[in-house]
Amino acid sequence: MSKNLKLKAARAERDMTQKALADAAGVSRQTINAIEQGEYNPTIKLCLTICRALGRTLDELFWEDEENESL
Amino acid sequence: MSKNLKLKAARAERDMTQKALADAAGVSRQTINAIEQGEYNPTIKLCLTICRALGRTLDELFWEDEENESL
DNA sequence: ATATAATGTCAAATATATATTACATCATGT
DNA sequence: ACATGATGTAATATATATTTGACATTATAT
Repeated sequence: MSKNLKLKAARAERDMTQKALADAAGVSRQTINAIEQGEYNPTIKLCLTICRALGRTLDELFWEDEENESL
Repeated sequence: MSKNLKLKAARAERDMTQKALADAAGVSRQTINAIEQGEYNPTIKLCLTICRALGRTLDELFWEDEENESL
């Protein structure tokens, strides 16, 4: 999986730390970090929660243009 | 979780059976059925694969307007 | 130089997404 | 009435998302 730099950027733009976003989304800091690092593949509900916490849409934060999918 | 009728409708619009979509997405028919029935919470990668198979975006098929999130 | 916050990462445990097999129901066609 | 395809659902098994706790690193500030 590839890194999610759009998420990292959106978080930076809101001046939120990984921990702050994790708290807002109700998950652990490691989960946010792992998503940004592309180490795993969040569920759609978590993506939706993250989008709302950052005021972004799914397409803005999680759409990928082909690249690497393997499930 | 609530049913995903947008997915069901998009599939119907393409005249694809659950099995056909499952094959296109590389998952089991039961997985597609469970997503449509709202029985679980797919990963973002699977959502992206489904979107591409149906020619839709994440926001079109998976955005939810508040309602029920519990993760 | 030292303290502190933020981040990256690892290992072990738990929760849950997904697969597989199987069966019941509903619709459509013959 | 029977066959067949599509769908809904259940049980068990496996893969993997997520948690927890801990430690190392990097940046920033004092």
